[in-house]
Order: sequence, then C-alpha cells, then structure tokens
Amino acid sequence: MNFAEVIVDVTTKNIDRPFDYRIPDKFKGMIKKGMRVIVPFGARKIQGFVTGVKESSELAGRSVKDIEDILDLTPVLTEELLELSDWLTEKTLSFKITALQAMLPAAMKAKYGKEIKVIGDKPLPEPLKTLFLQKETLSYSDIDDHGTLKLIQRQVQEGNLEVAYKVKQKTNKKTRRMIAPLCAKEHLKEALDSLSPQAVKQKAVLQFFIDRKESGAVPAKELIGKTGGSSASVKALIDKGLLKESEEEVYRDPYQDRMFKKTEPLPLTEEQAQAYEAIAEAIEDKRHDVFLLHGVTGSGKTEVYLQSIEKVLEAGKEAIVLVPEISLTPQMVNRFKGRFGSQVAVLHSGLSTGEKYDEWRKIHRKEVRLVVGARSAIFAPFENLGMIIIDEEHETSYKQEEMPRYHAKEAAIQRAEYHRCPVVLGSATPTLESFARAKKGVYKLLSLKHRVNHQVMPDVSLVDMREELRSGNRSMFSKDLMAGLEETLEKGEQAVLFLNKRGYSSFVMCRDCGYVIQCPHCEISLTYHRYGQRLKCHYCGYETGMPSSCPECGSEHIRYFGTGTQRVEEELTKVLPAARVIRMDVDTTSRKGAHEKLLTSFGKGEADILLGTQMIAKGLDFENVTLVGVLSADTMLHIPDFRAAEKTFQLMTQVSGRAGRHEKPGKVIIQTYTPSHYSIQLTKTHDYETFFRQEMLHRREQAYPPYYYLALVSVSHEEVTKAALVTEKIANYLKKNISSEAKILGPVASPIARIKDRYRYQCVIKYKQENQLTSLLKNIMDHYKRDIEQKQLMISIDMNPYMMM
DNA sequence: AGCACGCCGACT
DNA sequence: GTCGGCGTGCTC
Repeated sequence: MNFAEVIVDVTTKNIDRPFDYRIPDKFKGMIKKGMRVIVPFGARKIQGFVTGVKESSELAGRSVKDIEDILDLTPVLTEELLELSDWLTEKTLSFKITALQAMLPAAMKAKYGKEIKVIGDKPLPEPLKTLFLQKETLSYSDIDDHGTLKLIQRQVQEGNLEVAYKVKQKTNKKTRRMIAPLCAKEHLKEALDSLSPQAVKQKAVLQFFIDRKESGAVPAKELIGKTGGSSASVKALIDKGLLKESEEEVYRDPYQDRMFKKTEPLPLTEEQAQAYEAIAEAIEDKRHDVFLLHGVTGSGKTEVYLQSIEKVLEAGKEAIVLVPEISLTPQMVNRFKGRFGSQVAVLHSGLSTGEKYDEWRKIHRKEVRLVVGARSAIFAPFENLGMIIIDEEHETSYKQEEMPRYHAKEAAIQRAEYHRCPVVLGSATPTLESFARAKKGVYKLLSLKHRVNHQVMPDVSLVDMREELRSGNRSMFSKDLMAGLEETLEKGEQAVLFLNKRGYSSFVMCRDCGYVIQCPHCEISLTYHRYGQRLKCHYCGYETGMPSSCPECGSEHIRYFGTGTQRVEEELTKVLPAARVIRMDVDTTSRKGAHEKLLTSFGKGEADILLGTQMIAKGLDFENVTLVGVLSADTMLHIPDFRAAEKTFQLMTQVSGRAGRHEKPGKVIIQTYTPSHYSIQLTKTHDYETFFRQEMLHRREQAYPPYYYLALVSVSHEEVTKAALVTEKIANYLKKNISSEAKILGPVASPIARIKDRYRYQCVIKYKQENQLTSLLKNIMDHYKRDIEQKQLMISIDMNPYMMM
C-alpha cells in the first residue's frame, strides 16, 4: 500500500474530509487503518487518523506529501469503531475528527508547539544572540514581547532561524527504571571478589543478585531500598557491564492500594432469575436484543448485571457497563471489582488524564474484559463484545452536551448491533421513550416488581408546605419531618436529607427594590459563592465581589437568597443540636477522595444525618438508613422543560429508594408546595405505570417525545437583530422544505437570552419521520459557513436535545 | 484552525 | 517609501 487517507486535526467545514498522503518506505507495511499519524499540513505539522490505505491516489503525484511519523504501533481504533465514527458524524452533524477524538482518552489528543531553531552560523543581532546563547531552540509561546517577535520573524525570513512545528502528546506512558544482572551468577561472584574493599554498597547490590532465586529485572527503587545501595553504586555497576537498566511501563492505578473483598454470586429471586435467563439466552444466541430492565429500587438489578456479565466472560467475551457519572462511587466500583477483580477497568471523570489513559490501554491491550465507566466508556476498544449494560438509563448525563452531541444509549445499540450482543437498560424509572418502546415490543421488558429479601417499599408521606406556613411554621423543616428526625435519632438509626437544588441557585437580591444582580455579559443572575464572598457567572466565568449596597437603589438591604446545603446545615444544628450531620455538596467533596471518605464515615455510623444534593440521590445503600427527607420536591417542576415532571418523579423515586433497604422498614417524608401534582402524588404509591400513562397523555397533547423527535437549532450573534434574523431565515427554510407532519417552533429567544455578550435565538423542530432533515440542516450550516468561520455567527445543532437552554 | 499572500493607511 | 494592519483563500 502506497497511500493513506488521513482525517486531520482541523475542525473546519472544508477540511472535514480525508486527505491523501504517501506512505514513505520506512513505514511501508506498518500503517494501518485506525492509527494516528503526524502529517505535514500547509506550513505546519498536525496529528491525523488513518481511515484508509490504498495502492494509488487519484491526485497527481506532486501534490501528495509524505506521512511524517506514526504515533501508534497498533491501531487505536478498530474497524468497528471507525465505522461507528461515521455513524456518529452523521447522527450528530459533527466533524469527523471530532467524532474520532471523542472515542479516545483525552491524553491521546495532540498538543501543538512551535519552536525556533538556529540554523547556519551567521551571527544574530544582539537581543537574540544572548537568548540563543545557551539554548539551541526556543519555544514560540515563551516569547511575549513584540519587539523580539519582530526580530525573530526577520531572522526567519533571512534564513538564520527556523520555525519547527512540533506535535506533542498530552500525557505519556509512565515508566520505572528496572535493573537486571547482565551475566551469570558465577561471573557476578568473581566480580564481587575483585571489587575494591571500599565499595561496600556495590558489593551489597551484587550480593543481592547472587542471593536472589528468581532471575529478571528488579525495580531500581526496590533494589536500592533492600540493599542500602545508592543510585550511584548501581550506576557504577552498570558502567562496569555487570548490570543493565531498562525502562518498564507501569500503570497509574487509582485503586492500587485497595483490597477488594471477593464476593460470590447471590441466589436470585424468581423475578431476578427470569430476567437473567432472558439476558443469558440472548448472549448465547448472539442476538442484539435491547432489554429494558425495569426494577423498583432495591430489587437487585446489580446482581442481575453481575451474573449476566459472568455469563459473558465465561463465553470468552467482553462487557461494558455504563453508570451515571454521579453514581460512580467507590461503593459501585467495589461491587464490580469485588466480583471480577483485576479483569475490570474503571473509567470516570474523577481520574486524571494519565489514569484514564492507562485504564484505556489496559482495555486496548486486552488485559481487562470488563469496563465500568461513565458515558465515554461506551467507546472502549473491545473487539469481542458480549453485552452492554446501561444502568440508570434515564440519567441525562448519558447525553453529551458538547460536540459530538451523542447519546450513549444510541451508541450502545449501534455497537451491540455490530457485535450481535444484547443491550440491557436498567432503571427504576425508565425514560418515557424507553418504556414506550418496551410497550411496543421494540425493547424487551423485564420487570422486577419486588425488593429482594421481601422488604416492603418505604412508606412515603407528603407534607404540604403551604399548610405548614399557614399554621405558623416558617422553618424549612415541617413538623412531620422534625418528628421523624427526632424519632430516627432516638432509635439510633440514620436519616438522609435531600435538598433538591437544581433550578435553584443562590442569587443576590435587594430586599428594598427587588433588584437581582446579573452578569453584565449574560442574561442570568450571578451565583453567590460563600468562599471569598464572590459572585460568579456559571456561563462565562465573570466574577465580582459582593456589593455592600444595591447598585440600583443604594439600599444596604442586599443579601443572598436560595437554599444552599450550608444554610440547611446551619438551621439543622439549631433545631437538632444533638444530631451529627455530614454535608455532601460540591464544596465538601471537591477534594480527591473526599466523597468516599464522607460516605464511609456515614456508613460506619459516625453521623446521624447525611445531608446533600443530587449526588446522594442514587446508589447509596446503608443498612441503618430508615428515614429519607426531601426538603422541597418541586424546585424542578417549574423549570421550562417538557421533562420537568418526568425528572421530578424520577428523582423522588430514586431518593425514596435510599430508605429501608435492609431489615428495618423505611419511611420517606417529602415536603412540597404542589402536593397534588401527579409526579409527586404517584411517588407515594411507587406507581411508575400510572405516571407513565399520565405523562404520555401530556406528551401526546404537546407533541413531545416519545411521540415526536426533537432537534434544536441554536443561533448566537453579538447583535440581537442578526441572531433573530438568521434564526428566522433558518426556520423559514425548514418550514418550506420539511414535511407537513413536522412542526417548527420559533424562532424565539433562548431561555438564557445572552451568554458572553452574544444574543441567542433558537428554533425547535418536532418531527416523526424526516429523511431529509439531516441534509437540510447540513445545507444550513453550509450556507452560513463563512460567517461561522469568521466567528461572527454561531449555529449549533442538537439532535435529540436534553437541555433546551 | 492557522498560515501565506496581498492590498491599503501612517510612520521612520 | 516601507512597515504592518488584517481580509481572502488554501491546506493532500
């Protein structure tokens, strides 16, 4: 093969296609599809992916350049993943290179640098002469002043300096130094005797190798530690030709020092066994069935997963388990590591770039056969997939909100189809889309209606906070909740208090004139951060101090509002001074390992109440927790999102599920201002099916998923009129060309009408079947590409959006 | 994206 | 007269 087709690392419309490169002789036979290479592109050198190799190129020989270097010895993307990248590109309307990069750990994305090198020996003018006195090369980015830059440009033109374009990797493999004897023991003994008597340390090192039973290399650190030698003495022996050193690759293992208690499969309940059998059959028959495992909280979905995985591994295949980022807790990891030990790789955002890279390499080298990870783990480079599990399938974190805006569920189904293996979607509260598909028979429904060990579902009661207020209780804890907490503490049991923070943030408002402090660049109120008394914008990063008086009316009655966990904690210690409280929120869990520490501490009974936000809503399983309190159920109900009711029901159900998971019965108290709303009422009876039917009625009425698909086109521009005009033109173009069945909403200003000084407009497309839609949207992007490339206009397209902001 | 080429204003 | 501003167009 003489030529390679390369997708280069440039995100522009015109470049979004393969470029041909000649394969130089030194790489003949080595270059394969799916490898990363470095290629010259214009004046610089950039990274690219080989997507094809061929005997000849249609281009005239002169315009084809040589591949500069190869970055991988074996392909990093399999044939299947390359195919999947085509699907991703098409599905999300993103650039090919973006799709390819999304499938690999961030560490493998290139970093680019420019270096200035002296060539020839002509004397340089003064400021440069000293600059290059010690160094031969200089990094371009190190030069900050204008004058020097000009001088350098001049010298480059005259041919005394050269600009070299460098492609670097973000993270490299970690290695350690290994030492091994270079010759037989008898030889070492001879050498030992001939060493000078002063060389005590060298002798000790040699003696170590003579006494050692096993042969092979020893880590240098260990050698020095055990023998009392020094790196100097080891080096001396290497110089004498007695020892040799080598570098061995090591993994950065975040779970290195941890012991995982080995667990055995648990006996399955009848329901669990039925679910397992269905999945096992699909694994055996190599069917790409999609199962919806609908199991109430505490029904033992994880055990079904574990035993299914075992089945997959027995068949010599591999499995991927996706879990939402937020519940990728040590508890969760332990369950998989405990059952499958070192066969598991874990991928989540808590790992450093290097750690993620190492976990990825374990998969790539086939050293593990099971991956447990967040969204992007769906691209694990397995070649013999036997099953994909998506736990908590309703979680919105499976949708990526940056390009490529893919949904892991769809990617999973795509991969499973290729590998002819089942997908298992698990949830206590499936998305309406999934449940509707299960009802239609597109997915196969597996139900776990009972909790394991015959536990009953917790008793849920609602408290109307309006009543509470009317009867004179102005605190954030209702009488019922207070009584519940007191009782729980008395019995020596534990409680979980959940603060529904989404849709709420602590904003700053003037109590006299009602002025709310907003970001000067975005149409959104600033968020109060206790740390340093700062006000921050969550969209553009703008930061300012807390004002002492209202900028509008000058009043000093300006203060922050909103129910932060800190405030709840303060109040809690006031009303229940005896309670030991652990607070879990971004502030207390930002340090690495803090999350785990707090949970362990709570598990050991070192606190009575666990207070937190979303992050305590799922996955937690503590024996002694018998009370769950929800401080305000409806904060999410009123945000402008057609999924608001669904999200509320899901969250309430998840949170309730934390109570009474073991012998002791659980109790849940939900405080709400809208107790009559069906999403809250139905939590009481744990009645998913009725909720499903009710919510489906609304969705049909309002033409939302699952009755219609959605696509969101967002436009932003520095000028309001431009943004509005372009969006209107887009909407008109779509209306003209789309089928009559589809509906176009908009143009309207986005819920957040301005971000970073850019005005935002959007239009929503609701459609059932629209074969032309993708090409229509592509046409739109093509039409505006000049304005987009000049950064004046931004258009983003989200097929199947979850965030309509 | 980022770099070269190329055409007009304001400075030694 | 040149330096340097950034508009247009190309990159195998």
